[in-house]
Amino acid sequence: MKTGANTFSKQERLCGQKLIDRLFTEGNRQISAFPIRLVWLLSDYSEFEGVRILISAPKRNFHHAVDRNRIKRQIREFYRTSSAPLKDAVASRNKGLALAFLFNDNKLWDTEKLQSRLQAVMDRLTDAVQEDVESQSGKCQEK
RNA sequence: AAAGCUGACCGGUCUGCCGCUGUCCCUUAUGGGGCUGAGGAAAGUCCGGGCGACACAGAGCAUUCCACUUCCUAACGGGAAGCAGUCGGCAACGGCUGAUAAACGCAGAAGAAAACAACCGCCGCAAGGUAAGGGUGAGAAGGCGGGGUAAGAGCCCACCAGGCUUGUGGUGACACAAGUGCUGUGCGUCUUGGAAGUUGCAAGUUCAUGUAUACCGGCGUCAGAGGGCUGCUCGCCUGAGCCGGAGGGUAGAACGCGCGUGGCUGUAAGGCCACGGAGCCUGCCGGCGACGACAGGUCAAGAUUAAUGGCAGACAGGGAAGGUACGUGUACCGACUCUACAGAACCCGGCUUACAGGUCAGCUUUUGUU
RNA sequence: UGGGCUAUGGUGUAAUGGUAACACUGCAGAUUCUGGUCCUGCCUUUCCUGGUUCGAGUCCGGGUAGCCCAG
Repeated sequence: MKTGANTFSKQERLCGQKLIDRLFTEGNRQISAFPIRLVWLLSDYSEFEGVRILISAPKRNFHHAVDRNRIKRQIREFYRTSSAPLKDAVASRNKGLALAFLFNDNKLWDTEKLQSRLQAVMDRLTDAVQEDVESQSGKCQEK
């Protein structure tokens, strides 16, 4: 991995209505820390590689496109700079991860405050991914 | 100088590191480099047009929209310059309204009465005459004064407001002059002139994947269901399926989608040849063919879970407590603080709304100096 | 992105341009030994803002908020 630690390309975005529907119906595991809520879904490596994310800012709370873009950019910038541990955790276990960032407040946040909250959520998610994989492998061994 | 009015315009710049969209190149399981990348409103979606798809024999009726004049425009409910009225402002100027005095309908409460009139009153012996008075209202027989009269009335006269006729000026809305007793207010209907097929790029075209019209109900196959023309009626066209319930599949990709065309400015505008060429005709070969002049500069994003960013620093432009200098209202310095509204999604022309701050031009009022 | 609709007491709905109405809820009072029923009263800048009109909930501009539809 060269400069890939801080990239965010088309490959890492979650698209396609099928996949998004699956994420919100099957993958109802949530981690939330106001104002951010995560919805995520682990799947087999064959379906898609690595981590794919989607960022949502509700039109109900932000009527202007400028504000919605601002939130998306804040989150995206955070993910770009500090998602390496998560990616390693997922990639090392041959899984794919679909992930949705939902912004849930009705006013804009400062970048610093938002980043600290995001960091907390990401740490919890990384731990959860590791535990999940280990428990599943344990089940396999039992069988 | 201060306050204001009108019109036009700008609305940050640079550096470093990391990153994104599109595209090209080099390497090629990867990566590197070049170029490129939001607005005056991209917004609201309030109008108009292009473009696409579907539809389009015709007649009558209805519906909706527009409405002072002239010009601009592809078109518009847009713009420019005017006309009349009205409101705001000392003024510069700005806002709003504007086809139709025939005919018909309506006008709550208040008020005698909302218009052929009636009632009280006034005059008169009476028959009857009478819109001067009735103070309510947005509106009361055009207003006000004089004459006149039994009392009154455009019944008559002067002035004023409006209408009509004639003349003059203006492309025209109108203006001015003369004549004419023609005259209540508001809204609507009606009338006059003009316009309107439907739907919108999630339009639409192509490809890929995949599936079942299983089942139930209703109507119908020339005495004709259903569909289309259009909102309705007629009429015309089409002619075996159609409608409702309930179900099955897909929801991916490409084109549409943006450097060769369009408009702008200037010059020239006569012919011939060559080339390009929307479209039309045809079974094919092929034929016809509007239009296209030159130069200059301008414009140039094309995503599709949706790019145009993040961090740091410097500069620039305001505002400013306060400080320094001297001729006491000017220079210089200045901690601190501010830098808006807002993000393309098929493309244009307007309108409307949001907007820190700034620039230029013209004009108005007040004050001061010469 | 494009297209469409709505806004009236706390809630659900009415109202031809002419006094904002009805039902339920809530609150206060009255009745009762107490509570319920019953009775009386109260709670509205008709989403905001300009215009037309003598007079707008209604008609016409502009804005705000909410909702719906689509290949």
